Amino acid sequence: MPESAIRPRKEFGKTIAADITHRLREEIIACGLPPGEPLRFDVLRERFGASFTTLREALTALAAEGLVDAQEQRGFRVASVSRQDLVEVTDARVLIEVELIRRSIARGDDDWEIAVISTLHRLKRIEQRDPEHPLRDPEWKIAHRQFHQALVSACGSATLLAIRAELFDRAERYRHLSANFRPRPRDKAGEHQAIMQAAISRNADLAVQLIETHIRSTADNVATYAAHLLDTE
Amino acid sequence: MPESAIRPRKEFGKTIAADITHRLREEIIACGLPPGEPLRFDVLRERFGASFTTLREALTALAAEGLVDAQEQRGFRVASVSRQDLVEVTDARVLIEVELIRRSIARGDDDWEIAVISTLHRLKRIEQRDPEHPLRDPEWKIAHRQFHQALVSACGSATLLAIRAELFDRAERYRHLSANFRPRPRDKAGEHQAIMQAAISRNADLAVQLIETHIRSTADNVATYAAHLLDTE
DNA sequence: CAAACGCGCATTTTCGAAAATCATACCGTT
DNA sequence: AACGGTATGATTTTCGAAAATGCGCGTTTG
Repeated sequence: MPESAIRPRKEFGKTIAADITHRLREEIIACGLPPGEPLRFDVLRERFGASFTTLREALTALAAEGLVDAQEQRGFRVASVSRQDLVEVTDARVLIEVELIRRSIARGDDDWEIAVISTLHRLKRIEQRDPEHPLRDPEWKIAHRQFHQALVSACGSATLLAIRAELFDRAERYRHLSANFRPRPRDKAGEHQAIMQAAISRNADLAVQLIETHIRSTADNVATYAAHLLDTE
Repeated sequence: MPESAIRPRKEFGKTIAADITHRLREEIIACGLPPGEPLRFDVLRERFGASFTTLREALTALAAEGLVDAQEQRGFRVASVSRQDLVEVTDARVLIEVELIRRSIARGDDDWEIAVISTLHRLKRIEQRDPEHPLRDPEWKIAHRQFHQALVSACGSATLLAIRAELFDRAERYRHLSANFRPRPRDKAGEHQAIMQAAISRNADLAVQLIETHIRSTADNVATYAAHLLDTE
């Protein structure tokens, strides 16, 4: 197997451009590239080992997702953050996620229930293993994302799922923004458990109410602990 | 003025890539490039007069908007159409547009009212001038888009407006798809007038109901008259 | 005869150099 | 000293050639 020996440069997707898009997205969400940071081609070229054009393609895709700002003839920069944007993302998430939860509860079959239960189980196991600073654990982030994805996966609309995924990414960036200043993570395990139970027992109204609270309280937390980062823009 | 003499290649935006993106988008929406059509670089290169890389950037952006399908290592093609996709786009539009109309009615000021009234006025004048086949008239298309844009423009969320714009484009492509087979356009002028009046008089429930009917009946029309194009995919 | 392999062509994808554009500092004039 | 214009350097944007990849066809093999 020569691939593993030669150390392939592409780890996600088949094309280098798709791989770079993925890696850049992760870095921006994790605030490794902070909001407002200029994305100069020289720097990116060195860091990601790709050419101008390939990087340009990746940045264009991320600009369409709202994670990068494209200023024509003056390059790209990481999308800036603001209280207004946080409110918009939060409201849009509530609007869409509430609808998708209702549809999934109405349409979900056995496989859906299994997916919800098993992704929550994995999330809880990871939380037990290392209960502090979950956002710094890549495995927790993936498991957390997959649980919320599973909840809405039976909605039947790929279109709305794609929109939801974009908004989830933008919200996760705000969570990372405040993670370094938040004294202790609040008890999300209980919230996730309650959401799962409401969904599985097909109690749509309760599930919707719990999800909305979950999203809004997380956003409130960000607004509180990242206040100094949101007002100076 | 040398620019007008030399005939500038960029007509929209400052960069060639943004210009090509805009022109490609228009052609795809108008079905000048039919659904499923492979987008080979040789052909596009000749038609748009740009290089591989610039075209690639434009196609990547349109793929993020859902108007182009990117198949890694196997090129791009115009996004295919289907009954399922039409239903998804329609449902998503209703969900979002209804919310934005409510917010605009709640928040709209004098400028908003003026924008709604004046864009409708222009739309009606264009319809009087040439009452048949409105979709073939570029001016009607622009005026129609601007009226619907004005209705929701006071919602206060750039995030949701961007999502709405993407869905509007995807829906407009379906309208073009059926335009050639629809015997006669139904009376949209009356619907637009009623929506305007409900919005201006701040009757949110009525406006929401009219908008939903407007969107769904248009989609039903497409599903009927473009049925042969939707089932053979 | 069917299936699998390898070769060659068509097409996409990537690259770095060259052109275009923007930002800044410098200079001369008022 | 303030202002306008211009040269210069830094950066982005565009280009076409070169490399990589997929696809179809013909050949071989079981």
